[in-house]
Amino acid sequence: MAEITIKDVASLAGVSAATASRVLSGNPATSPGARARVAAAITELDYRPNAQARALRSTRSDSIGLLVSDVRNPFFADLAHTVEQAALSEGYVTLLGNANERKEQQDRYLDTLISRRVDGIIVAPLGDGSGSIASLIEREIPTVFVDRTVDGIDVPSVTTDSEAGIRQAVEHLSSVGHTRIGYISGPQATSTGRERFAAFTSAVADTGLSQDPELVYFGDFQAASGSAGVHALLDLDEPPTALLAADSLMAVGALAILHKRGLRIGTDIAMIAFDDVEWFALLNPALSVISHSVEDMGRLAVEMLLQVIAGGTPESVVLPSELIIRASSSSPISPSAGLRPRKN
Amino acid sequence: MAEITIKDVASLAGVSAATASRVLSGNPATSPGARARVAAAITELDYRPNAQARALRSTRSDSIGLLVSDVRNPFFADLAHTVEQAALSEGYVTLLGNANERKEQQDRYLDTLISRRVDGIIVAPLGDGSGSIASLIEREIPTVFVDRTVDGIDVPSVTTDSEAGIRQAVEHLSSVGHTRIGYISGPQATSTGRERFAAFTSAVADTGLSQDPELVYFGDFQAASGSAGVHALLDLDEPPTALLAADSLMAVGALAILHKRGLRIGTDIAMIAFDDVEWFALLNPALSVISHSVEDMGRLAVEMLLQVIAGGTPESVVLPSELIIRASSSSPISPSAGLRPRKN
DNA sequence: TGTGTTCATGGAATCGTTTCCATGGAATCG
DNA sequence: CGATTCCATGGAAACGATTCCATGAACACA
Repeated sequence: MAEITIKDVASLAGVSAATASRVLSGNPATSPGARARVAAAITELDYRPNAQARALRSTRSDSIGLLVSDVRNPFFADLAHTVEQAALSEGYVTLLGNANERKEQQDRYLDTLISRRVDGIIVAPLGDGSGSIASLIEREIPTVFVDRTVDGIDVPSVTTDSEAGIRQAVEHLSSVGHTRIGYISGPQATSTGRERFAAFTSAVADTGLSQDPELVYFGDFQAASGSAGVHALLDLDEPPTALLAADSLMAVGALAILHKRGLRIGTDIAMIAFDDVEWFALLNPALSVISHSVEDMGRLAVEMLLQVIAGGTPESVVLPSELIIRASSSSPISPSAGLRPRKN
Repeated sequence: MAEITIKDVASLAGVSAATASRVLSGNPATSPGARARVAAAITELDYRPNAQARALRSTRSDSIGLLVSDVRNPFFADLAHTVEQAALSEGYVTLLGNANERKEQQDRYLDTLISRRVDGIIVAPLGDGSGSIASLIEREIPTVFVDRTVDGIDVPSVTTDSEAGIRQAVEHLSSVGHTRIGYISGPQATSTGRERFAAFTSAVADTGLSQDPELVYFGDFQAASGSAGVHALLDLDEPPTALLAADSLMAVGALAILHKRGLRIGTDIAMIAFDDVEWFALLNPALSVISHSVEDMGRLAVEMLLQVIAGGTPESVVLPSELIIRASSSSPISPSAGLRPRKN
């Protein structure tokens, strides 16, 4: 019951707490004899140093915070895994938070992370620079943004160049004959939502496709909004013949509704999703995607965070994205496409 | 730069640190005047209490550890999300660890969690009761097992009754004419791996299907082993006409290879997976699954952990599993099934 | 007015470490 | 052999909060 402290170890080993501490931290100013006896006492008592006390005294907690919108999103699950493993190999544990795309949850979690005195924070931020993000900066807490950025906040980041992938996707769809592409957008409160929407808009304009504003549905990066988006877009008087979803979750929601409405993907309607997910290739027809490397993103984020913790100011990194064409978008536009099934 | 402590708050408010602390913790022995001035000082200084110091003195850290095998597994991602949200709503933050189905990683993480003095641990355990699991018990650290158990370790748990679902699956496959079912098993180092394997074995025997030991491939719950399993099973002299995978990740790996080998799922070979995943229903043909409720599991685990922390000893819970039949397994056995494609 | 009670408050101890500083014995050097 | 350096060691302070205990002001009651 009673906590075993370093004093217990020290007295069993016949040394002072100071010496025991030195042995524990590998301080060279210790005799071999003391080292041996302390080591023996530690295993004998199964002593585990109290990380709280250690953190209090040494002002480092050997923990980092990771705040994403939702680990159920395969993209963030991958990221969480990579970050956690990379951090662990450097001796840090990871506190995971889900903001669920809600600013108040993000702020709440950031507050907790600040209170816990984590050594650094990796966050896929949401909203503007107000609220707890500002506290982070003001307190000079080492922070790295992943996937997203915040306007006006100067923090190292690892992001994806969505522009290139989106442009390739639009041009590809245009090349197989589509002129009305429906876009299921991410929320404009996120930088990725804005950037991808802007990329879509400009690519559509440059390619000479329809710029009908009704062809854009604003979702929230969660599956349900993808479903709602498909309903909205297909119920237009002139529905699109191809769909582009700004993340994998909305794509899943969209696919479910396409199935339910009896539309054959790749034949009746083309579909492309942002974010690659292993099993998208297993769908029949396989889903075309805009792919980017989550592993690189996670690894780099941890690397950069460690640099910031060490006092450096690493350069932000922008990773490439690229279109991977699969069966869901490669057939030429079907003659029946564009007709509303209910009218058949 | 300099940390803002409770003393700064106290002196700005013109009270002692003791009084400031009382205001902070809502202790009634404080005057309205003091409360107001302390509150003002807190916002003025943007003071955040140091959770480390607080934890040191009060011996509770308001954090729990969650150790799963891999958050990239949708089942554990769901679980992580549910647990994190449930814990947060009770004022706890969640430390997430990935053991990657490796005992040494599990032990390493448990050690860290013990050192951090988390208030409780939720773990999907691996292996026997040796190593750090034993330390957990000995130190009486509140622990709840999820999904899996460990023989001989008496800890409250939330698990699934795999038996029922597996039996339904085997009977269903038998009813549509299959006699040789290939089983891609989980590792025998996990209770779920063992339990599901045992359920399969006995169901096959009871139904009078082939008990050929070659029809079982032992994987490790990760995607790659599902792929390897399909190769091994299809290369048998008498390959199975139906496959049952013990988790979703191995099912994904299996599906990928089935595709690659040109086998039509539901026609050339039937397939059923343990664990429901939203998008399994989106596959074409949709995948039959054995489903169980992850939300219930996560919610109950947190609930039970809080009870243990409060000194209680909650009863273990076993959740039901059930077969959901979709197109991947519902067609009668095809005449060509069972033939090795390469021999055609 | 004196005694007793209530109650907000401050001082000081405490949690388990790390780390600064002083000490004293051994070793080295001239 | 005396003086100097080296180095392992222990005592004590510090980290930032909480909490026990004592204090003294305010108030009530007889």
